[in-house]
Amino acid sequence: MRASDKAYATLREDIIEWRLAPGTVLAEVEQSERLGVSRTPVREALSRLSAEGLTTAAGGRGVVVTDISLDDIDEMFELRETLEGKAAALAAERGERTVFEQLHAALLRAPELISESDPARHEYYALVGRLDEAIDSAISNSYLAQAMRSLRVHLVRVRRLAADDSQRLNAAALEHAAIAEAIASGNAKLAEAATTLHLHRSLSHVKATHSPH
Amino acid sequence: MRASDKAYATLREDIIEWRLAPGTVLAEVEQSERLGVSRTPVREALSRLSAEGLTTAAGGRGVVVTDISLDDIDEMFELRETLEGKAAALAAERGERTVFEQLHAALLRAPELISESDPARHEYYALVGRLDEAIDSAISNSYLAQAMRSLRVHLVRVRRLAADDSQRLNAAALEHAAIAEAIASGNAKLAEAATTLHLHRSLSHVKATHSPH
DNA sequence: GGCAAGATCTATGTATACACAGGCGGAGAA
DNA sequence: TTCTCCGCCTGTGTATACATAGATCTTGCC
Repeated sequence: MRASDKAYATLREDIIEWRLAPGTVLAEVEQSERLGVSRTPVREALSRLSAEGLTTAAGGRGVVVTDISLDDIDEMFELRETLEGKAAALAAERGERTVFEQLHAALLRAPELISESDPARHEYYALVGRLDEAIDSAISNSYLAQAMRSLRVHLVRVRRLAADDSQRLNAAALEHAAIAEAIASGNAKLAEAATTLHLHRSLSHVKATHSPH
Repeated sequence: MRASDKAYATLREDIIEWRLAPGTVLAEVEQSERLGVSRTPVREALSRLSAEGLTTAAGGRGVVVTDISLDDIDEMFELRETLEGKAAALAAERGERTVFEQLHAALLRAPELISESDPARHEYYALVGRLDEAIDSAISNSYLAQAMRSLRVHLVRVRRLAADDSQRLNAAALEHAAIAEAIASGNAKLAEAATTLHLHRSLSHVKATHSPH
């Protein structure tokens, strides 16, 4: 693994997991010492992070970790609804039925994954990730897929901000199952509607459980 | 101006204007000599271009200029319709009426700009650019605006591919005027419809006038 | 004669030295 | 005592030397 990849992965993880608080200044020398690599790969990592929007270049004084405000969350979900709604509709038109039927079945069994004593809910989020990937691949549109991927980075940060109570996760799993079912049935309108519903519930939950800064 | 900015701007322009053909390998040393800067700023420039999708890292063999296929154009317009349709609707709801009334009036006078003997149609494209900026600013959604900006880079490349005949430009100006008018009237549905119409016409024109590779 | 393996070469990946700019602190004068 | 100016110092911006990996070409063997 290249040193710049390692630096990028570490910093990205630290930001997403909120170990690096918004506003934190990431100086090149400081980070290069912390990560045990030289300034060059750190520079590249910081440049990639800034391109993604996780950090912002603060003219002359290094880069700082980007903040997420309540308004940002509203904006993100507004874009997310647009992109994922369209994606679900396209997936219903173009996707392979069997793939989404299997995901639907797996999502109905999701409560088993959530009730287990896995605090990070790794298996559950991996399953939801598989649904995302299946949609990405079904839509046959790399530009749309790319736009959703860029947005997801920020959404993971928001997810970490919200409470992962099992009640909400069980409900969310059912909503995801509904999306998968609608796509499997080939009904574009229904898939879009199921996505809209899920996103509105998610946003409400985030805003209800957390009162950011 | 920083050397890396200069390298980035030059390479970006060369790619967009098709002076660097798709598939061209951009070696770091070669470009650093051509641009008169060292490898470090060239690396940063290439990394930024790859993040935008104008170049692709070709494992071990430098970066190559990205190609645009007919399928790519379809995909780009599919995403564009989703994003700009939503943006037009939001602008109608949230924008300031007077701004778009002025743009509407200016766009109705666009034929004057096009008939002049300006082969690059600078003034016309600047006016359309002002409409884009007005929408970006009216929607009050930086994530959506960012997604549209990333896409526009690629769209400019496509525009250069298509024939800029004045007949199409005059029609496009009227379509843009209709969008501005709909936004000014505050009618979200109408603004979205006008955008959809314009994009379909644009896509048809691109596909009709050009038979890429 | 063809295929495979190794050496060489060329390109990127990394480290580091140097240049330079912007900010902060201290000192001097009003 | 306060304001201003100068110098230092810390940070990024750039250049370059060195490490390393992958590809290609050559040579030897089958």
